[in-house]
Amino acid sequence: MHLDFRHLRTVRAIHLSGGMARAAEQLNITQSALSHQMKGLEDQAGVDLFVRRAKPLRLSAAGMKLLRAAERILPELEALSEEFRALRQGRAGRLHITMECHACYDWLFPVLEQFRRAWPEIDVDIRPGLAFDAMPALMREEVDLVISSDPDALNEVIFHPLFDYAPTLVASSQSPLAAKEFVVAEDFRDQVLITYPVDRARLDVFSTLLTPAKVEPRAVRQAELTAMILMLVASGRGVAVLPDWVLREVKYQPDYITRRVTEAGLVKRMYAATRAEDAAQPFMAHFLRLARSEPVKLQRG
Amino acid sequence: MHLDFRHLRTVRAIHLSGGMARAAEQLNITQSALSHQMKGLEDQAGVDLFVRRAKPLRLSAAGMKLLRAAERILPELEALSEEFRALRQGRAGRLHITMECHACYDWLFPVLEQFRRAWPEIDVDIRPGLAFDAMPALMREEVDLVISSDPDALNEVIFHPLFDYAPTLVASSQSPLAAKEFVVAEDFRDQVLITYPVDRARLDVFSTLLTPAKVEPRAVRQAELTAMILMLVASGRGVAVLPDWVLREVKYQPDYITRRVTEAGLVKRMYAATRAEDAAQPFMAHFLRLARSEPVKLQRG
DNA sequence: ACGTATCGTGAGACAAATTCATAATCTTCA
DNA sequence: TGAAGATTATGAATTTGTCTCACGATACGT
Repeated sequence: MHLDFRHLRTVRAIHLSGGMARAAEQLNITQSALSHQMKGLEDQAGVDLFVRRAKPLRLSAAGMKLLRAAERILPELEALSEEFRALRQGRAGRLHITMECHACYDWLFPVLEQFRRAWPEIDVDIRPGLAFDAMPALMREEVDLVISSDPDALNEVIFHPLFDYAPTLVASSQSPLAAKEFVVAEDFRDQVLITYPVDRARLDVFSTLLTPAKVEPRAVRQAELTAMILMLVASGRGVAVLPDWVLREVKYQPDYITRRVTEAGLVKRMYAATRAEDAAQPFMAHFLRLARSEPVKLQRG
Repeated sequence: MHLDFRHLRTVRAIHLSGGMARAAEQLNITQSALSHQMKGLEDQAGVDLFVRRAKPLRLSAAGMKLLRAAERILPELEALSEEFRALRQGRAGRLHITMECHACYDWLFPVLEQFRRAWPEIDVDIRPGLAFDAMPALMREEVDLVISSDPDALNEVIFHPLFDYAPTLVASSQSPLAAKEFVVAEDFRDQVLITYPVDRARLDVFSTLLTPAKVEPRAVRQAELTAMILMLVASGRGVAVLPDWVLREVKYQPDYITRRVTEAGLVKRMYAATRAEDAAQPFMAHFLRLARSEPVKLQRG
């Protein structure tokens, strides 16, 4: 059936204005056009849409069905139109985030909570499972923002610095490492190291410390959640190196000790990568502002 | 926005088939056409619907919104299409009924109950408030069937005879009329007559008996429901003349007496009027068949 | 890097929608 | 009832829009 939105609008207008001539005027079109239009549809559909016995024509039974359809469909269309308007104005948009950094959930959720209040029409989501190849996904617009601590000099992608953090050792207060002021790579050789279940290249301990020093821990054990890692650490099953912001509470608990890594202390910088074209979007700027300030508050405790 | 169902179909096809070329093939159209089509829509709407970085192009955020709209709208359209098909095949249709005869609800409801089971796609309804001018309403397709007992030799309208009935006097068994074998016009002169609240011309007692005989009852009192009329009659507040089918149960109750009107007994014929064009419709024929047989069963008790 | 698959673009062919002018109806009001 | 006014239908011409064809541009895979 060769139905068209135009037909729906026409039927609605005829119903509302009570007649074809009036409907034509309302739609800024000739009455003749409407006559042709509806005649064509009736021929196509093989049903009479109007009762033409009376002079201001009225909808027939079939016409009423068409009207009902129009009344369901046209609002959908107007809603879509409004959504597009919001998109054009930058009010609406999409912010799908993926992270190479596992511990970032800790500060990301509070940031997103604030963000949603300010930008209710932005479709916010965290996409798991893309961490292995986040940059291509960003380029393909599968995601819109990547949180990562190793910037890649990539074209068409901007790395926005967010904040600095210190990968910090956390161990049981019973651990022999408690005696040291700071730890170095060699200290891990006889330790069980607990990490997030991701590739070593994405873990600060390995990328900045153990791999360059060619040190292999006694064992590596993986846990999904930060809370779980800390529990394992507290019970002396191993040690972990975590960003300082997740250790803000742990610092003051007697079960744990925290020590900087290397004498100078490791310092890494967290980045948010976006496509260059998106960087100017107001909502994106707002998100970046929040992502710069909120984690720092966490670090300070 | 110059959106069209075609666009919705295209977007859906592109999503499902994963690419424009495949979608084109699926829609039996050139890939070029789709390219033009979507480009035109993007220009119109002012938003990017696709991510063209990758080669089999994918829907962008805005494109996804469009897809969601398509997934809501297109089924509506297909449903409408199916409704029209049913209409063409005569499976679906409308049977809006109006009655000049008030007591007809008694047999009409059972008839409609049977009818609905046989023709679930027919939009059945009883339209009250049109009784005063039922024939014009029929011609204007405001209703599709009129139940009436005085046929009008009208063009384009067919009066289908349904059944004969006898307008019958019902009175309290205490009434002096109980002594008579039948009643005549003069008997009403000192009676309170209880009728349905409609014009006298539509009441059998008046049209066939009292008005020709120029007899005016002592009083006329109106009641909406048959049950109410019978209650008033039982309590001796008046007498009524009702079709025989509503008196089937009353006949055997000791509170009431029923008497034929005039020595010969009044006999009237009930008709169903339809537009000539509708008379051939299968569902209409079925309704008429039911309306001929069911009331007779009621009359027999 | 090269071939292949996929998409974009412009011109022309074709189809469809709209307008204009006018005829055919129906309504209304005197 | 008859004439005036309103409403809808129709046909031809015009405008608008859509599709195809041919070709160029771009990304993907081996």
